[in-house]
Amino acid sequence: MSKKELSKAFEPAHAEERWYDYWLENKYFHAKDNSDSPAFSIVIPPPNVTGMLHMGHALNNTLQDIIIRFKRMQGYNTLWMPGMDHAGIATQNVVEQELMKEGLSRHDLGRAKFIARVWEWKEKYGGVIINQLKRLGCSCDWERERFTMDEGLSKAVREVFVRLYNEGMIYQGDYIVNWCPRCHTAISDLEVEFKQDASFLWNIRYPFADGSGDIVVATTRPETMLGDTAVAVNPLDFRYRDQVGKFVILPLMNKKIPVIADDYVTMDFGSGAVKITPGSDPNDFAMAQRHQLEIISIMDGHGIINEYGGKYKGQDRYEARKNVLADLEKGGYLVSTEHYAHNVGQCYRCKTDIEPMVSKQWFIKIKPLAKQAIAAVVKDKTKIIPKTWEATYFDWMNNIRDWCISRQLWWGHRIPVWYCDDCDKVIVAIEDPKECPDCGNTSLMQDEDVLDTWFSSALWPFSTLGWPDKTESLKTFYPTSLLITGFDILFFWVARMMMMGLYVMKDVPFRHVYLHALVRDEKGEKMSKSKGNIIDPLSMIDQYGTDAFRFTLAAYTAQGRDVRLSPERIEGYKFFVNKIWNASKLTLTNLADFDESAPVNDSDSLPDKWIKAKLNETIAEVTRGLEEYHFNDASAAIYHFIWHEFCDWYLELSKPVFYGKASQEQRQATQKTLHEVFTVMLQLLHPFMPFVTEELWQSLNDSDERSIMVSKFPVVNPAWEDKVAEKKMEMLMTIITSIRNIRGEMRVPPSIKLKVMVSAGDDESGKIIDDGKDYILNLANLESLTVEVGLVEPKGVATGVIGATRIFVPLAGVVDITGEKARLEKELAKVSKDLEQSSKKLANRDFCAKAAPEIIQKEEDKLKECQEKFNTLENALKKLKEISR
RNA sequence: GGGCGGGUAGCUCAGCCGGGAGAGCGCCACGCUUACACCGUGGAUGUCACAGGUUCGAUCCCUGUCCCGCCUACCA
Repeated sequence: MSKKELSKAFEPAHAEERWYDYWLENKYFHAKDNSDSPAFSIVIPPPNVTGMLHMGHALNNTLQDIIIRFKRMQGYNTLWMPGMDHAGIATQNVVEQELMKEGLSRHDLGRAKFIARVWEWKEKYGGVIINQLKRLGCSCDWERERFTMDEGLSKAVREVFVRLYNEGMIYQGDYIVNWCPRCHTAISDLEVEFKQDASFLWNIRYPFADGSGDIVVATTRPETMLGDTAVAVNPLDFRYRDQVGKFVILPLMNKKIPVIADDYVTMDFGSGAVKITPGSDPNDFAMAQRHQLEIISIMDGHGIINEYGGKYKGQDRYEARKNVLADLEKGGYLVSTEHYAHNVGQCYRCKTDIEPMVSKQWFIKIKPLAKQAIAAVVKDKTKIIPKTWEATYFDWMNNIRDWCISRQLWWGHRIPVWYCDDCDKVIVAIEDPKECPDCGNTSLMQDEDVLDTWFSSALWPFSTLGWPDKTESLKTFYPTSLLITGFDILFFWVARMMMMGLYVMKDVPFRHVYLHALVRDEKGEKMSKSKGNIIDPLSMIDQYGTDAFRFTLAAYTAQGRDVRLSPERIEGYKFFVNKIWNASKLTLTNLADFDESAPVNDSDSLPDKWIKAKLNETIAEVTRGLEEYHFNDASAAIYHFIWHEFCDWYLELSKPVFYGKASQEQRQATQKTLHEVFTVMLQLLHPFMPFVTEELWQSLNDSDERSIMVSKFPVVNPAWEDKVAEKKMEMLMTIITSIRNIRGEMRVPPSIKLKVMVSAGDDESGKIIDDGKDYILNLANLESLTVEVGLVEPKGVATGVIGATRIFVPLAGVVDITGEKARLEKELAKVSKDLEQSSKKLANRDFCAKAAPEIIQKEEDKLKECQEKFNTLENALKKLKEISR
């Protein structure tokens, strides 16, 4: 059996395409509806159909793929359910902009034609991101790909709407909502972003109707005064006690409005009196309901003053502000203008200032749903990781307000409500009704509005599995095992899935929720187009390869921390891929004549036993890291093993076996170890670096080994545990390092091979060192090594101390002794510091009386060791001085 | 206003249950030794934000202060 020879360097682009196609052809991503294996499922956070892969997606999907590949290798029947979101406002905007170039608006086309146009757009340009996810290596079950607007999911949406409606959980009414004058639709509270704005606070005088003076109110939005229907003061405010119940004249509108008392009003803000505009402010609206005030909307959907705004009719809201202020000033009503910073709500999508407006909308009564969703997390039916997010989740759920689900858009799930033209009957139905069930009239009008995109997203964990049909998929994969998403959509999406899952399926949508942080640039700033600090994932993949890119993301994903990314960091992990590649070249060369099927005894060589023990620890660490979503720990463990144990030591230690005079038997035994360790190493790495590991796996193995991705994930092998080998190896390694240190510090050129003497503390360690003589000779570049127990220090040597072991390097003819003197003095200084600390501690009576016995013992051992080391070094230094004199 | 997270080596960060401060990158020195210069070997580097407290002992626990992020909120 011959292994393939590897090219000089790994070629990511080539391997990525080749192996991804191979996996697809073999349907390795496909999950079975029926299987004897336990199920493990994740639904993808559906990207917008208009979306392009950005760093957030890259991180999110890399983490999902790591877990999915890990679980798949562990033998689970693994489903990663992919799909996309129809993104109501975003998609409608895109298509409207396209129309605009043709000089058309959606109204020119009409609703049906416009929607057809959106679908056309979707077929042509939508879903670019799906192919980008494939370049990331995502092992989604693409055969199951879903779209929130497809037939099945639309059916689910209707079903849930009707159910909620019939159970009294959905209602319609005139309420004040967040209105975007540009998108021309209501949006939910969550979709409003508050931005601080340096503006003004204007103080305006409202005269009493009876001519008895006036009352001053403050406002940041003077134009809304046109719709004022009251002035409010706090009931406890003695200054205004007599004024409550009186009327003031609303300036410019010349209208009588009452002074009312409500404890919402803060007494010590401004004058303690506030103007009330129920049509333009949510708080004022609430107050109007408490006091049965008149509610006047002075603006239309575009933010233009309407007929209720008197002579300002037709003016846009900002223009009206200017004019109102000018007129107030002219009329002597403007008392003062102060600089004032306050928060202005903006539309998350287009950044237009939100206009709170009263309109007829659909709402979900959310409290009962939230109650269940809270309970599920309290009872640990769903675990939120990291746990700190639970508090945020609870806080939001406890203070939740009814969800406005209607949107005045065309692209989306149209609300399944019809109105009879004749009898005004309201029909709410899953199937489009043909006639009015009351009067039989066939002229029915469907509600014009569509549902919030998040409504359909909230059903994603079960709608994608076929609900409302009772499918096998649903039975097998719901509740899903895990959701991985960014914390920024905890409320938007996670919370709503929790509520809907519990309401519809009577069970949580997922067992675990892992929330990851944001990807920022290396300075910690949020990436944005305007800042120009965007790092494009695809260009990173092109430059450094998918494997390096993915590994970087995993390595920087520590819980509760943002990921700070820069191309240099990705490059660093490209070097790691290169290191793996080169180590593999050597490995494959050394295995060229290895026959896996031939019976070979396990190697009893120290390095072989040691590397297997270390590998065992690495298996445990990687597994634990992934199981607990400590991606940084898992990736660090495999990185450290490969580079600093396998490459730095094991490959070097085993070179003599392959190049030297080892017996055929030893050679084969070492090959067996090398093959095993290398295989397991690739498997551990595979979830992080799918492509290079597959390439190497295929080069290593016989053709009947189908793919690393369906191989069994390594488990700790008790037979590999070997504390003794670890101890012994550690001893040899410190001796080698110590000699190298002397070489390095003394500037001994590599061409000079040293003769070294070692004094062992006792027979046992003497034997270990003597057994490991060849390793030391090779790795420390020595000509000879003599080992004796209790050797007396010779003259003219450099000295190294490791516990009871002394290392003597004769300096004659190699270097002068001044260097060694300096080196010893440095060492001595270090030891004395430790020595002082330690003896001080032990001299402390309280310490000896109160500290744990094992701690005291440890401290005593340390003191003794330091003492000995100190003596040895001091002695060595004295001898050197004698010579140099 | 409320809440959360963070301030540890030049940079980015790890340090679980208190008991001698770590990694990666960067830096310095030497080296093209037959896998790898995308490398090897060695080295340097810290008032663990500040001030108190608890303790025999604090980077870790408690209190306060100062910075920096983020989330959330109806003070006009």
